[in-house]
Amino acid sequence: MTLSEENYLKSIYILQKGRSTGVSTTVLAQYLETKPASTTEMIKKLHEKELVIYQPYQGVMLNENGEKFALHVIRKHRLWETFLAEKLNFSWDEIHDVAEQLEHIHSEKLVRELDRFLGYPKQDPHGDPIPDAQGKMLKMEKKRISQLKKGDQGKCIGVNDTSSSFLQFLDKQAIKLGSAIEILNVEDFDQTMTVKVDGKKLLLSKIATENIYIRL
Amino acid sequence: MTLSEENYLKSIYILQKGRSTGVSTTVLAQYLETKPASTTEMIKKLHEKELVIYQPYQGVMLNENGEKFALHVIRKHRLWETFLAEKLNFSWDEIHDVAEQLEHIHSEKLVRELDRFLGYPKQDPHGDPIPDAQGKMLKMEKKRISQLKKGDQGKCIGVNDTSSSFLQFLDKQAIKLGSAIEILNVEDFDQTMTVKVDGKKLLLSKIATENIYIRL
DNA sequence: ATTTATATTTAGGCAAACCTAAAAAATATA
DNA sequence: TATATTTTTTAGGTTTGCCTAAATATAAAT
Repeated sequence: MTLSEENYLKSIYILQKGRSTGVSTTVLAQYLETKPASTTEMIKKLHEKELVIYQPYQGVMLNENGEKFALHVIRKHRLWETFLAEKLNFSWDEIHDVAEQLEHIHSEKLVRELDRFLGYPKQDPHGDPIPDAQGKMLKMEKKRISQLKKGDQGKCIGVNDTSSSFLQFLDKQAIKLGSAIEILNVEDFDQTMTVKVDGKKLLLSKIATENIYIRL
Repeated sequence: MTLSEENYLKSIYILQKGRSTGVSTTVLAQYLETKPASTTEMIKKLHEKELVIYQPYQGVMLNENGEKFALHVIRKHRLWETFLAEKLNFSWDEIHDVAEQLEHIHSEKLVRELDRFLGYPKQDPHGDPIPDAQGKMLKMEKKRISQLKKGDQGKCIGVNDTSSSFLQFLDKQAIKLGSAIEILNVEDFDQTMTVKVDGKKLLLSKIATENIYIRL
């Protein structure tokens, strides 16, 4: 399994999550920052290796086998993220690029021992669940801040957008995993919310509140 | 800097160590398990990038710039080796393959933080010195067991051969970093040595004694 | 000093993963 | 339904790093 193949499988998994329909060539190409023509090529290769379900013009889906590989890559990615955040003082926005490289290291022992070393964590620093060696993971009861109403309270358990600009914004606002959240007010006009985060009052735009996950 | 370029620079550094002459194409090719033709190609590329000194048929040497990069890769390799051995329970022979992959991860922050996390180690689990961020490292007073004579005593501080068969052999004999070594006898005929290792009497062949480093 | 052997380089190809441009299929619109 | 637009695929190229086979340079042996 090459680095590129792993990236395609992982991306298909992420883009497909929740949807019943296949992932389109163009969407996949955009996500991977390549061109549709390159994507078609790789999809055909993955199809020949029996890792995806594919019919020309119909998009692509992982089959059972492909999902197994995708989940393994995601497991490694999230374990490394945890390592970087907990042991190496990486901030939310610095984690991603490095984990993107580390997820492609091949060694079963490494993954097993890293998991043990970290104390078998169930979720990564973004609040996403970490698949176990069998690919099983918790699904979490989570809501976006934007779904809450005045007076609701909860804990920050993750983010949706993982772009570095958003993660830097969160760092700047001192919003982090575990932060206590309380909704003080929702502006009718533009859904801007006034929120208490670890005791500090903040104003969050709609786009921000849609990208932060909370457990009540 | 590509993964291949990094591997060539590192290998030239290691093969050149101690020698004043350049490293020959064939030797480099063997070390990297490629063909001489491929090696010539890469040497030319590194020469164009001004990382090595090269004239056709005269072998290759690192210039100052190339050495800087080589030492950086070696620094990363040895820090990761230390991490694998100390934190993840890797045995001597399991370390190498994984460190070989990890050394190519690109992130200055990662290296810096890993170094701190490990407590700024000065040598790796094989007893080799770890270059600092400036490429400086301790050089150690070390001798091969084969250079010692009856009655000499010392501590095991490293190995020369890092092939997995040799490292497995050492694990089996319970010879490890820090083991107390005492020479009990040297056989005139074939230089086979009787050695006390941490109190246990062992027989070591010439080829074994040549590949274990000792500090008196 | 030739010849022979070995080491190195050159020439021409191959696979992976990308690209652009053009063709074909699917979808949307008039 | 016919046409226009968008999406997807195909065709043909590029780069990196590898290969084999052949040519050339260097070193060793007679």
